[in-house]
Amino acid sequence: MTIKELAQELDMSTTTVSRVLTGQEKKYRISEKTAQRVREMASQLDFAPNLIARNLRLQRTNTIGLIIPDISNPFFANLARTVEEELRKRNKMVLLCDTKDDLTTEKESVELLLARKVDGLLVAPIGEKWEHLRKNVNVPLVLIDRYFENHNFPYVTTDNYYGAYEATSHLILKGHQNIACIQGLVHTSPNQSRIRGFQKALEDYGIDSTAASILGDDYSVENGYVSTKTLLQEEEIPTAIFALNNQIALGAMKAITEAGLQIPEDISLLSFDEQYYFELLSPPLSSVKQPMQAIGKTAVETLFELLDDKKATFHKLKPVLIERASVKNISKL
Amino acid sequence: MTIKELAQELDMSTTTVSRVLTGQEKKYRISEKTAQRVREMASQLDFAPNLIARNLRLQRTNTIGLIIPDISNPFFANLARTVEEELRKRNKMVLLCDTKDDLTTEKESVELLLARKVDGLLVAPIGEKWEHLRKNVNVPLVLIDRYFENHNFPYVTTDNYYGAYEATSHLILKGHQNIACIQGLVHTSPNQSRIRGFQKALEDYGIDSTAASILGDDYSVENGYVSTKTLLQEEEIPTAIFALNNQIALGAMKAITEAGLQIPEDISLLSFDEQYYFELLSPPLSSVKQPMQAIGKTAVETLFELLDDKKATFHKLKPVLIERASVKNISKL
DNA sequence: TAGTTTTGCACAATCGATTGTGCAATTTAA
DNA sequence: TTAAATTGCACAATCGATTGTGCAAAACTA
Repeated sequence: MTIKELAQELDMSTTTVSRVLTGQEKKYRISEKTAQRVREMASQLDFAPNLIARNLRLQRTNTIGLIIPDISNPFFANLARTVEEELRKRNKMVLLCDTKDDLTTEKESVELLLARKVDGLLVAPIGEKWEHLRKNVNVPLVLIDRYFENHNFPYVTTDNYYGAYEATSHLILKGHQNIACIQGLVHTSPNQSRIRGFQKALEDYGIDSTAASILGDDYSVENGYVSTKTLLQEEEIPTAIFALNNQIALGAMKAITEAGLQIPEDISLLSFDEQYYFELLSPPLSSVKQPMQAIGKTAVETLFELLDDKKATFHKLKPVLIERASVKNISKL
Repeated sequence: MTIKELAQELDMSTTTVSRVLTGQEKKYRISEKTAQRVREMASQLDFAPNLIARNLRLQRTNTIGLIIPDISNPFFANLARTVEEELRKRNKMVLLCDTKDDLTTEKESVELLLARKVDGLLVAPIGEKWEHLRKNVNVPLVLIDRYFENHNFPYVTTDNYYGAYEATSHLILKGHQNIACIQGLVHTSPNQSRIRGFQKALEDYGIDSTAASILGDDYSVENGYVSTKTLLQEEEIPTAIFALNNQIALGAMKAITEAGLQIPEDISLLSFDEQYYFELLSPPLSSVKQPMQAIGKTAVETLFELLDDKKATFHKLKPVLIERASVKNISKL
């Protein structure tokens, strides 16, 4: 059923039908009687305009591309949900791309989405390169979670520096001096900020930050597991581990448990990136909670500001430390 | 940059350019020399055809609509990931709709996706109604996870009956007679099949299935929590709880812990729907593991069979029981 | 009544690709 | 050398909407 057929059925021009159905009958002086007839027939015949044709004509698709590294990571799944919800409110849809933290896939995704003429892009980039996010990208783009230090892409992210600083301070105040940090993808901005926050806290409390072991290389459970195994084989085992995301924390937990050690009696564990089941783990896991909903919502809002030709904005949202039972107080006081 | 401009640059017709770029130069006898020139210029100018225009002309969008109830549920997040990956291999993209288990949103999503002329639909429906999945739906559709007993939509799902039967048998063999079951959305097929499997197992072992308490009404953590609270207030507390999905299980766990009870000493807990962190919970949670990857992959394969005009197929994939430490053996033997 | 304004709607171009068909130019066959 | 076959490419229609503009008919004004 096309608008043409509908018009024939009504014995009028497609022009008139189109104008009524797009709510422009006033503007083009279509009589109320005619408008009525059109609307009735349209709903009677279940007419829905072909959006492909409309998109071509209007040079606008009401579609946003969402590029994330891993939808099976609950952090991004939650983000995707909020984004979808916010966009739905604004009559836009989401084209989803999961890059698996692979740069080639990310580049390819950008190209595919642009060829499909999305109205805008929301990207949680791998982080190594940014050129492909600029070149030929003629639509608004907002970075989520990760951004680039030296390039002014608008972004929405957690204040990772702050979060890591708070988390590390917390550990230190509980008496920990030998703290290991297991990181995620090294070149991503959240990782770098968290590392800086970690180191700064150590320094501020007079601990030699260069001596602290920082290991690991991606955001996987596997990495948390392997890195922790390594740590546990060192001569001097750290008294606390700071895991830079939820999956690393789980891997760490598994390794510690397998080694027959107890958290927090033998070793403390603190995670960046809260999950709702953390309170049910053994022991309940302390963590830094990112404002996930706010990130998604703000990202969409920021994108819409750009779509409305407003100025780019930049957002670092504060995370919150949630104390549970995985950090032991070993201070001598 | 349009194909027309590219053609002007090359001083030839758009026809020729189009034919070369779509790999039809042989078919239309374009000389290799010309083809070369076209390809070079195209890559030099970073030309990418406008897919909206192509889609309109070809009546095909290489886009699949994925409708799921809750992307923040890791079950569906994992599913989404597999689906995206499989579709990417086949040069298709995913338009994502999260219905929040709301029927109106589901109906709306179907309409929006159809208006966008998706080539096919993958749907995990709410389950109450199915008419909107048939009416005006002129593209292949495959149901995932949930299906309709009395309507022959092709589907891919876990063998929920089998899984629940096995799980319940497991509990019974461990000596449990008073087993409570906390269900999800009552009218969804997985829920119904699981309930049937649960009841059949009870009967087969000579336990009065009508006496077993079945409570709860959706797949949320909240429901697991509230329902368990209710259970724990009964005169005779069940010796085991069978939670029909991962979120319900977490809620149950929380309620049990809060009540000061121990799993499995005071009460056993078994979950349908495995998650990778279950082994790290306190205690490690036994569960029925659904073949999530296989479901996603099979769903995409099934959809492509339909796209190739092959016959609809129906799949029930076997789940596996994973024994951990949340079920106590209380048999008197 | 004639001229002007307003009302109500349709014609045809346009968005950017793809493709059936036709027509020169070149090559081959006779 | 001429006719037939082949090669190489372009014209113009098409997909299904939206929209600037134009033109009758109706309503109003003088």
